[in-house]
Amino acid sequence: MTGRGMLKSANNRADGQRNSMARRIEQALLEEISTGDLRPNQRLDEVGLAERFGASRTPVREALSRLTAQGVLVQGERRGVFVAEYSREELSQIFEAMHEIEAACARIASQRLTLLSRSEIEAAQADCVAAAESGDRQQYLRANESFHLSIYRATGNPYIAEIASEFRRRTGPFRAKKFETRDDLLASARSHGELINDIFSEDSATASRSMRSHMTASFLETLKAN
Amino acid sequence: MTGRGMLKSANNRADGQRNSMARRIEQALLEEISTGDLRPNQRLDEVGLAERFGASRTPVREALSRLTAQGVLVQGERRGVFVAEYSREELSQIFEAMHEIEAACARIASQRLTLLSRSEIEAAQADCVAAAESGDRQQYLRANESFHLSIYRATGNPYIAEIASEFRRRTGPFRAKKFETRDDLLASARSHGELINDIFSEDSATASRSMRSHMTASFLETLKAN
DNA sequence: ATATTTCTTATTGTATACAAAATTTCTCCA
DNA sequence: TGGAGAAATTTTGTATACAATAAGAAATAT
Repeated sequence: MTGRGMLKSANNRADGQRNSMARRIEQALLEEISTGDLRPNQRLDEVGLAERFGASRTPVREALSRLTAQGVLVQGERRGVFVAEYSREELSQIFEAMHEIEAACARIASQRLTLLSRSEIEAAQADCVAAAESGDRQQYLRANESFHLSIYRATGNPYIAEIASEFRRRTGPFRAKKFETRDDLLASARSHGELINDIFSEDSATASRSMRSHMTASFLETLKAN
Repeated sequence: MTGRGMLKSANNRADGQRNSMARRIEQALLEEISTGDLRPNQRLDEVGLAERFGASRTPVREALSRLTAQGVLVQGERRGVFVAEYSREELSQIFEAMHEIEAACARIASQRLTLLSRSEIEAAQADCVAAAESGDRQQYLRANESFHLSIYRATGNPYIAEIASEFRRRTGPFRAKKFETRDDLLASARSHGELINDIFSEDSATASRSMRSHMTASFLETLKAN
């Protein structure tokens, strides 16, 4: 029997991925912002985006609204929605907050480490190394994202993981600037290696301290690049 | 994906409240949820809300979308948007995350303490004690909120303060249940006293540890009440 | 030339309409 | 009675239309 029921259950996406136009636009914009294609302070035109995505203003509006609620976009004091731009002072505060969240993630992850999360982190790191060695910036950005997400996921706590992810999305355009040369990528990948070591040591204090130093370094480089 | 949009209004720079219908609906719903008029797991009907607010579905939709992005509402796997409801397990995870954030806030606040923030915290605590002694539950809830916000503000970091605030909003309906008798209020106020002492000691490690123990106790009582 | 006012254009927010999908209700037959 | 299947109803997502308002341009007065 083909099973109408089977088809139905196959269509039941338990993963929560909505394929609506609004979500696709949201994801696309998020991607472009985090890669730096859309730059801070750039204005996002509703009708322009609608045309570009072959949709009407309605789903574009919903996407912009959600991204604004996430802090990736800001509603300009004049007219229009803009890619969030942060001053040095604001960046410093954001990184301070991020620093705390990431340290907490590292500590919790090191306490809860499972075989699965270990292997996910290692796999992501392998991708980072591969991308760094081939000097593929775009791919390194993706692998790097994946690497950090795998640590967040290893906490087993989706709430703190989500906070960490959002900070990462928010600072994406700024952090992206510090990856220019192949050496930048290699240095980052090497730094990941030490971090993994300390997280896998299962000494949570060491893991946390290591992440703090990783974040501090990342902040300094980000500041230099911005 | 659990909590969307934990980082929102930190970048709402000095904006006068937008008087748009969508914003008003958003605020009204947020208020009703935090006061418990709208209970967890309750479904929010777009057309019903539109009628109630004398508006069309469009602004209602935008409000629901934003609240969903903030994690106050969730998109049910079936149809419709619901007030977020958390299981014991989820509450535990949320409190774990909150615990980390609050500890970080306490530590940073104790490092940066200014005369102004000191006095704000003390004033809020005085209100708490007054409300507790008079056994006014509603007022204690407000004063308690104010007390914790004053600590967040004392960090000087609006980004981490916003995260902490949002967790507080999300858990509001659950935490509220543990304040029943006058003794509950007095006990909470007393606990605040110790916390203040440790934050004002300007030993950040002590402040952090004290907040952790405060949060742990709060969690235990919340679990008992839910 | 500059400042002020008016006209034009763009842009946002809201309303309404419509189509697709899914849930519910109804019907009919074993 | 029960269940498969069809019709009706809800509900969501998107498109389009329209009104209000702010930004920009043009025109006029000082």
